[in-house]
Amino acid sequence: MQLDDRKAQVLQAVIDDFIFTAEPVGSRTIAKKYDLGISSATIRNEMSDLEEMGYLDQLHTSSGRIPSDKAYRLYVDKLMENRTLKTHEAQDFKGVYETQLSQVGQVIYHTAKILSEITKYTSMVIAPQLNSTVIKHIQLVHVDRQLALLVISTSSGLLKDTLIAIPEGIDSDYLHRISNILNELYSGKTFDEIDVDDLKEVRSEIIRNGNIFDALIGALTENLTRSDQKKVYLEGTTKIFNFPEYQDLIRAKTFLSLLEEKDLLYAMLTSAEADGVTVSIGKENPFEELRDCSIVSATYKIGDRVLGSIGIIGPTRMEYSRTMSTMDYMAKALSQYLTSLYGK
Amino acid sequence: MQLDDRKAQVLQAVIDDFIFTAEPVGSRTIAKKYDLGISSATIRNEMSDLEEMGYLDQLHTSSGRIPSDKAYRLYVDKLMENRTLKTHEAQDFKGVYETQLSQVGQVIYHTAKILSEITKYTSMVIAPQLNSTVIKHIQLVHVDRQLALLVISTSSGLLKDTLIAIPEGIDSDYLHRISNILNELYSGKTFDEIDVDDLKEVRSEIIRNGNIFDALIGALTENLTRSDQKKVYLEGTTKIFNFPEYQDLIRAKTFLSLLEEKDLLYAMLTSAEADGVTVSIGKENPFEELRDCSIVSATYKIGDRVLGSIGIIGPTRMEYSRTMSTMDYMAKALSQYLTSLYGK
DNA sequence: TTTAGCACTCATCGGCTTAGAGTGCTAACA
DNA sequence: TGTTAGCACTCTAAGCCGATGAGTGCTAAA
Repeated sequence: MQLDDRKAQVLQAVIDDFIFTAEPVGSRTIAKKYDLGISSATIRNEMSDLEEMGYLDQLHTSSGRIPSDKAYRLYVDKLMENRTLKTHEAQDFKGVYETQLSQVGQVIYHTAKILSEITKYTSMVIAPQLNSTVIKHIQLVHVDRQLALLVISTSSGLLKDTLIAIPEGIDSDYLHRISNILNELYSGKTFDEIDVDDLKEVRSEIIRNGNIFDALIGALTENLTRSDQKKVYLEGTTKIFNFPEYQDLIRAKTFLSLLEEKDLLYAMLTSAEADGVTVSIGKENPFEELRDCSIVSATYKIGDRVLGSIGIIGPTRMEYSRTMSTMDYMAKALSQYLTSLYGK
Repeated sequence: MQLDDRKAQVLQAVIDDFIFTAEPVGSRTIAKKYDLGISSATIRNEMSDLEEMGYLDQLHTSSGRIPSDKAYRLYVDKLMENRTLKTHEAQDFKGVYETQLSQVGQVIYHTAKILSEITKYTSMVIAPQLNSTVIKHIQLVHVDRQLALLVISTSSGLLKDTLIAIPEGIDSDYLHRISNILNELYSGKTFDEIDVDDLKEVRSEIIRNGNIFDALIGALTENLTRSDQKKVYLEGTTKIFNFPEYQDLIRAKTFLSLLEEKDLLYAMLTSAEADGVTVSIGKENPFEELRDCSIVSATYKIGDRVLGSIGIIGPTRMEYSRTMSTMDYMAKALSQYLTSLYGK
């Protein structure tokens, strides 16, 4: 069977209505609300065909129909009107990054907050990933008699630092020498390329004065595998209670438990490396647990290097058009802001 | 009326049973399960008295009774057996801080996680508060041509740093001079005592080379009012679904929305400045929103200075004894660990 | 003072009925 | 041949009812 023009119109009407009402849609509703110029009986026939084609599902014989994941996919790719932000919305976004936020963490947190407020869905944001970022300079700074700060600056302008314990009696000159060794070994490489074992080869040069070596190895390893890098900033987790399809304790609980699986969310957000806005609908999702959710995500950059992702998660019955245009705008705004702060 | 020995026994039985079953407790249940040597009819009379005294509530005429907040308070203060950790539990805790965690954030996160797992309630932890900590040393470090790191080290051993933008062409000597000025002004003071305006008075000495002044003011102000300081680490938020009294969508939603009010939780955790374990039961709570929850919290220290709090939040029907002993243990373990890391 | 006995209350649960939304099919119509 | 009106049929949701049982308060006897 072919999806002719009229079928597409009916399908779009069903999807639009279902997104709006969250109730299974009947033929009479379509006939009344949408001016397609055909009777409910004809629509009934078309809907029966659409069901056969896999675009619509029926919960039970005497209920209306709801769109399948396949229908939403068609909707997102072809049917829906590609909305751009309305002027008053664009206005709202204007001031998003006007408050001074100098720490990366703050920018990320703020972004998550705003994103959730605007979209009305649960937002997820990950901080810039440094894995493929080039190390520009490494520096060991004396802070206290027994403490030094290991500072790694990167080409994207972002900085990473770790406090390390050092044996008493180490002077700045000595730290400087170690810094030079570290720079020779690692600067110009990316975080992913760092091999801690390289350090072991020059061990003798470093060990002169106690066990600073172990502290260094520790600090470096930690900077590479640091778990807070994998952190996902979530906001608006309780937004889910606003949706009728989650007015069910078990579903709500399942969803919220899902959000506690940070590894999964992280994997989800980093999987879509493509530029621009990505949509993953229901069963399209790589993870079983997310099969009745949709995820809209986008990457952000500093300069022209993709460094992280932002996204929202909600029911498959999602306002795709509005959400996607918002996501696009936010990702660009964030990129621009981060670049202005850190980009060269 | 007087709360004699037998009434207290009956009350304790009712509370113990209700904490265990979450069902209103009837006189027959008490007579059968607890060996008080009196019949259900006598218990019935005692329970009627206890209700009159405000220790028990009845949902409707023909239901059993449930303990009031007043009853829980009596229970916590007098009735319950003051449990110490059982040997196998103490064993479980032994390894809590054995994995290497060098960043404060990591320690806090890990603590929240563990606390929630052990208690089965939602845990809340706040990072060390530096407000009343004495600044030991301030240092400006060149990181890049246009970037410097402002590092503030404190007497508790904790460190705070912020990246600031500097005009090109500033040399290390100059940064060193500014560092000296900052130290003269601020070292020995607490964060709370810092007055950014002091900096303005020595403005002319600093302004030699462009606008590093503004960046400094900004960075200092931010370090003082930094919102991520006020951050509350939450773990196990979905634990609430395990309790029968929250098998109700509206209550669950209310609870979870409450957890999103970080300011409230923060205020709650910092309000109990007393040393040791604090319990706040239902309406005792300073905040209206928390009136059907109980909060068990404790402070932790570095050295002998109180720096932050840990706590859990759950239904008033809480296993007070177990939770309080766990909280006591964890607060001490955390203090000990942080002191070993940062304390002098 | 305690306790056995009993009448009374009230929430909960299963079964039953009804209303209504929606379908599929048939037959008439353009 | 495609479209539409009409109608019988299906199935859920909501409301009503009575039975059940847990629990109480009261009374009278021990």
